[in-house]
Amino acid sequence: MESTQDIVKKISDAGLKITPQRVTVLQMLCKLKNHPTADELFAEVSQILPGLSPTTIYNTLDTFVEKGLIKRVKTDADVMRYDAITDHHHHLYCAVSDRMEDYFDPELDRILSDYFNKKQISGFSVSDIRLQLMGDFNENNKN
Amino acid sequence: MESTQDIVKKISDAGLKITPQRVTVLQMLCKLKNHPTADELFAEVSQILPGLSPTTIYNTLDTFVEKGLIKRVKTDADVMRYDAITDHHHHLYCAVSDRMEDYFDPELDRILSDYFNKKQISGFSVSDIRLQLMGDFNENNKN
DNA sequence: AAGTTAGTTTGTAATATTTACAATTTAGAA
DNA sequence: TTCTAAATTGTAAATATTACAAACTAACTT
Ligand SMILES: [Mn+2]
Ligand SMILES: [Mn+2]
Ligand SMILES: [Zn+2]
Ligand SMILES: [Zn+2]
Repeated sequence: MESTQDIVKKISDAGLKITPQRVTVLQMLCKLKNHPTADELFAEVSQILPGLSPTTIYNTLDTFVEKGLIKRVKTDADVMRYDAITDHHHHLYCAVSDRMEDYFDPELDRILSDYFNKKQISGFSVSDIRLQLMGDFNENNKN
Repeated sequence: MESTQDIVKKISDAGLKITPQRVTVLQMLCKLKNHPTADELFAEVSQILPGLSPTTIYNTLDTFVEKGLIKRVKTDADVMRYDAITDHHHHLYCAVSDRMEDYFDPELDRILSDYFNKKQISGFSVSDIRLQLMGDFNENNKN
């Protein structure tokens, strides 16, 4: 889906130098849909680039977040996770399995932005509305 | 607002022993509206109970979460925060100041639960809808 | 009221995650 | 090809949290 060309262009457009580490990290983050942690990314990218330093993972992710190429996401658990999808979206999250999936819903977004256009919150101006839908992935109902 | 009697009853009803540490932690968490971290709680509660161990803060908070007396909340920053309000509510959050405030809105909740009653998400059953309203507290507009 | 004990707290050490920093390497401009 | 700012690496430090065993205590029993 996301070609190496696109990846390279994204990094380049952000004014960053193209390095194997950066390309591979971003590529891996695009491929993994599970909102991985720095540690998970380190494990995956290490297989492609042996000798990779954990520091590079943290540096790279921070830089990408700073440049808006990726986003941080958090769950109820303790570790930071990362998301290659920067377009506005929400998350389905199961606290038991700590599994998190993307949820896109333009109709819902319309309803919410209409609502908050009418209803002003005193002392606070809303710039982004993020939903976390808590629940269960029906991993049983697999007949 | 929240009397010591109430605090004690809450802890007791959860099947836990009443200790000065637990009473003071829960009392402090009720008083502080800023969704404090374990560290902030340790600092505050230490003033009342000198000799308090950080471990006790972590133990106590974990126990309270387990028993449903308090909730964990997360921001985009790295540290876990805690919330004495267990009733359903949402959060206003400013990423710049890392400030987080409670937001109650039954009308919105109605709209959302109506929406998700109609619109089923395949493979996922929603049990709780949490909004994080990103934005700015208008800390300038103080004339 | 004293005795008993399971539950709680404490202190220390370990783990996990993340950051700081200086030396080395490298991408990409000149 | 040369040069340099930027990036990566390795190590050590900081931060946040957890594990664990000894000491203590709330509250039940007598
Ligand atoms: Mn941390
Ligand atoms: Mn941690
Ligand atoms: Zn996502
Ligand atoms: Zn809250």
